[in-house]
Amino acid sequence: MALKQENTIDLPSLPRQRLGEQIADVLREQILLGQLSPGKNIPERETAAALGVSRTPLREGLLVLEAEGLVEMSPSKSPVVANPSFVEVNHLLLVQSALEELAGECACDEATQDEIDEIGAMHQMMVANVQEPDQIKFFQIDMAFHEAIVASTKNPSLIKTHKQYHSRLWRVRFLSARHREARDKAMVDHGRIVEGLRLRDKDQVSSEIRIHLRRAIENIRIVFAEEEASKSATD
Amino acid sequence: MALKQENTIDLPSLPRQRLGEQIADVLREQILLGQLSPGKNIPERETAAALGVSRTPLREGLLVLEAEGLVEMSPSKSPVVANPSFVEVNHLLLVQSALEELAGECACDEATQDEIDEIGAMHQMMVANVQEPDQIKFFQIDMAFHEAIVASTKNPSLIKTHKQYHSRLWRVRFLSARHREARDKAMVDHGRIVEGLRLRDKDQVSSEIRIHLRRAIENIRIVFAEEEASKSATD
DNA sequence: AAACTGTATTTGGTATACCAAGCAAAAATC
DNA sequence: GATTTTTGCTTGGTATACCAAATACAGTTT
Repeated sequence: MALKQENTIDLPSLPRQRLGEQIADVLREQILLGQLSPGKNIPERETAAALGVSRTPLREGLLVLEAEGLVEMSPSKSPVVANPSFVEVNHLLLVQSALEELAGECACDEATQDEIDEIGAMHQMMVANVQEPDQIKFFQIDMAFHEAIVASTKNPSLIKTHKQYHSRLWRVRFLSARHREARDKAMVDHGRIVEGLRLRDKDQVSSEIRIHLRRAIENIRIVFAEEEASKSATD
Repeated sequence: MALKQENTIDLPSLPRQRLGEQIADVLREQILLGQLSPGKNIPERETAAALGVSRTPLREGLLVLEAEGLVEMSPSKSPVVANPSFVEVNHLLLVQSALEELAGECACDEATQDEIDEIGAMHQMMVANVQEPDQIKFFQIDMAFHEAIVASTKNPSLIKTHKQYHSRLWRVRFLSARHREARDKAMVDHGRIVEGLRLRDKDQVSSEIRIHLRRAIENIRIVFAEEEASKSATD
């Protein structure tokens, strides 16, 4: 495990991040990438050993992830990767939508022209990749698009809270992004959002973002329905 | 310190909450009540000894509060109670407003009639106490009013996130609630919000909440200006 | 054969001991 | 006398050792 970064000669004392934070980052990435699948146990001793750290900082990392809602901990039970139900995801997406609507409005005031151009460029890149079989790439740009809008508000609290919801929704949104139809509709939504940003029209941006995320809820409903169907098929 | 609860004979094994959580609750309350004032250091060893616990769970509690934004921790420095600037508070309130606007909309769908009546009763109680010299009581009902609206949505994520922003804004909102004029205006806003809830009119509720919280920002601007003035007067 | 109980193992929770880095104060040198 | 360096004390960060509770398995008893 390469958590302990080498101190280079040039930077004898680098601004050490807490080990627990680094661990949280590693585990978060593994969860988002699905290497740690929802419902899976994360035994403390075993995981700590695998990462080459002791239980204390591992625990700190797990607590961070618990606060983010990615991991659930209960007494005398191994921490477990969260596996939200549809209604939970629905709740999360409603909040996410409210956050992004606010972000869209603030962006109209706060975003620089460069930032808006950058967001527009992301949109163009997605359009170019909409029929790309490599879904991961498409999806990552999609997420970056939303993040960029939020980042342009320069509101640290909003950015942080949005990021947390982003993490919790990552997997399910990834699953729903596999549907071609959903991607096509998303492109239309994104186009309108970019247009609104260019015009710095708060109402348009915010209402289009709402439409976009409400649509995402419907896509996710389908994903859950499919999963349910395939589950009962194997019974 | 009474953190270790006595096991009664009737309840030999009660559902123990993590010690760190309890510590976070204690410290949070002390911070909100101002017993731990903003900017104050919270040395780990000393505080742990004062609470009669060891550093590990105290640290866990501090990490919770750090995640909530109530405490700031940096390497080789004592944790310190957060002391947000006006622009930070402004950022926080914008998010809080978006969350409560969403809550208002959802409440129109999800709140039971009883819950709306209860919220209306809180409002009446505030109106009755608006000229009460005991500001603490008035303020607590004010906070409970907003919490009740959010709670009626039955959206756990929304409730949790809102609560965190609530904590971070507690002190400054308490300070701004001291102004009589602000309280009068708040009563008018609240009345319209309750009216909207009774009609289950999403647009009215959400827009009135927005007006109410945007007004709060202005009140807080005044508080910061006064503080700044009194500070330069003592120079 | 089934059910219940007891024991052993595994889990997370907590305390403590150790380590490294930072800051401040004091002493020494220029 | 002022400045710089060194040392020690205080801080948080990490590892480890210990404890209590829960669970699973096995043995015994009905």
